[in-house]
Amino acid sequence: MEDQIKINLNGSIFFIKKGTHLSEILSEAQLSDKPILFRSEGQLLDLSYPADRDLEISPVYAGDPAALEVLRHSAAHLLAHAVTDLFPGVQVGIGPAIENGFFYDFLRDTPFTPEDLEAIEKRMREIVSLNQPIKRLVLSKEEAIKIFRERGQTLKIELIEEKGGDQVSCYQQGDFIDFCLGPHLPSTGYIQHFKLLSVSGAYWKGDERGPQLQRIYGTAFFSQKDLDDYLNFLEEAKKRDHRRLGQDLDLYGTSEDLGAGLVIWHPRGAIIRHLIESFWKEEHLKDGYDFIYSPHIAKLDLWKRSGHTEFYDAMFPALDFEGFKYQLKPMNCPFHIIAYKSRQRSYRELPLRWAELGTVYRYERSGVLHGLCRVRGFTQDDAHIFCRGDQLEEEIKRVIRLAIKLLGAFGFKEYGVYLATRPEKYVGRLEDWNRAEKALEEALKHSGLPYQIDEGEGVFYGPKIDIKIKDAIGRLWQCTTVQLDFNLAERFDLTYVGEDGNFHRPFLIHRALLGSMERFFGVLIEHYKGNFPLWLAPVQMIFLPIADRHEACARELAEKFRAEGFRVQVDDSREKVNKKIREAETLKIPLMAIIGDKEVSSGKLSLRVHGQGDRGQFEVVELIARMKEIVNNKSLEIIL
RNA sequence: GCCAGCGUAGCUCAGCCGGUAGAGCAGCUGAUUUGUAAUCAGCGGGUCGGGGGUUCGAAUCCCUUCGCUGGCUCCA
Repeated sequence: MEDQIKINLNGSIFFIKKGTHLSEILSEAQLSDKPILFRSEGQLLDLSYPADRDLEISPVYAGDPAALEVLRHSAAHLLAHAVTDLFPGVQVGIGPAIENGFFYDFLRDTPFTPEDLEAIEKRMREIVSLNQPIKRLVLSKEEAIKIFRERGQTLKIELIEEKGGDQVSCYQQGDFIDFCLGPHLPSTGYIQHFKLLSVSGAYWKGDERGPQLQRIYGTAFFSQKDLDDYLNFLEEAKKRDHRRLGQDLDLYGTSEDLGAGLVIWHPRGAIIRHLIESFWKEEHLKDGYDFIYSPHIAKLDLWKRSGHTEFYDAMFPALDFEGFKYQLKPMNCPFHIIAYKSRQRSYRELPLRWAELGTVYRYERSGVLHGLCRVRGFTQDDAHIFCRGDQLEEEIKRVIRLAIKLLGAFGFKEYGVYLATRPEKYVGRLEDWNRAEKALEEALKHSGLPYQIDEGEGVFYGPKIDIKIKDAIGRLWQCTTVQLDFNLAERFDLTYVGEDGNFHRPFLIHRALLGSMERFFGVLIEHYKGNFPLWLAPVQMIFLPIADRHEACARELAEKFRAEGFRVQVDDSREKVNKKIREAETLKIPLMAIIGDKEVSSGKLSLRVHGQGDRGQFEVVELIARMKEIVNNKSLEIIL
């Protein structure tokens, strides 16, 4: 019985011969459906996993989220299989499952074209229809290297030599073999619902000095419906694209004449920014902040002292005049620090909370620029908090509370929260790090938000909390960041006089809640799909006179609403009312008032609500009251 | 910065195996005075991103530069 392995499948015991596949038990096991994988001690195993020891296993079916990753990984192999079939001589790199699908990297002289992608996808489907078994092979390192040498796959050999132990696992389907940990689906026939999406460049092992590979992206699901849903999601995301809507709604613009990554806020976008900033300022004042204004340039020496010239690689080149070098600011911190140091500080005046909508300039590499999300000139909703150690936790709690309050007002209710702790290379005292990390974590616990700890992922100068917001279609966007900074406190020798009459080093918290006005605006556009809530809508209400004779009445009414503080317009173009409605709907103006004979004589309004159609007649006074309520509550919907 | 792709009227796009630019919308003018998503007609508008080259001739081919897009890398 020595070569018998005991398999415990959900309590049922089976004995199989050592080295045979786990799937051997399936013929005897009474399972309602055939599993695609097994799970043992949290690890997924192939059906063809050779029984090498006694195991407790449970079946894994298609609905399992972990199985989806395996499906995609197998789909990546399928892709590489098809590519090596169609393009002999291509070197394969790596091909993992990723968040929304999978990719595979290839080394090939000529780039893949869209037609190539179609052909590859076709070949993939052929391989699927062959339903080739996907076999796990355990080989000696030498054997494996020999196999890949015969196939001319030198990148694979490099990987095996780097990662493989004495024994390496490979997976084979048909005549395609890949070095891979697995696990994989039982056969290619399981990969039914997939699609190749795009090609792009990628560096071998992510090193930009290394060879440039071609990466093919695709996605795969267990059902056609899931695949369709995902493709629809991509379509929906495209419709919400802030670059598209920014153009259509005339919110902002860019121009070759300005340069890459520089944005002009057009009036319709600028009014939204103004409203956001006013709200932001109000809430900061309520939360005990003071405001700061600082210039856009400062002597280069300031940035030398702060360490930015040394550590920060996104600075614009310095300007040179009157015998000094000046630097366009990439950050606001040094200015706030200079203000702090303008006189001696006492423990009594801490904490100091200084906020600034500070515009900074960063020389981002041209390839990373993206709409409003990644630009070269942007305004951070910045603040620096100088506090004592005993105030740290309370201050961080306040910051998180304020962040959630602000973000919540825009309708963001779900967050991804991350605490990044001390990395290997760091500055500052260990005890300060520990104290700060504890304060950050305590504040998170207190907030009740679920969070995740990114061990060792903090910046060299301090631990931090990042908060990402989930938008209307479930995407996460980085906004809030709360960072301790031991570097600047040290470099600028920040002090306060304590109760004991001695100098002490204050803690410096650097934080931005919305992140930057530009990125946040981009996220908002996509979150709302351009349908800004009434309090933010550039034009809240438009009056649409039916004929010339109704224009005077429309103007008079518009004036009434304007006097009440609403942003209103009159469409006096010589168009039919249908056309005017269409225009207003296209511009996503929340409220439309149609003014014709009936309204002129009754003094009432015929109201149409964007996305809701005709809502009938309203008394002016009542409507104004209701609109004020909606604006004051920052309601996302217009419910009349 | 790197790989790939793109850049034609204000906008969306057609034209691109070389023969010297077109549509819809927008704009302007006129007619129409109209009740909940496009009234009709006419007109104007482009050094085809910029520069250079090949050619008798370039929007079309080549080089270069700027900008944009998808990624890599990085990040608010």
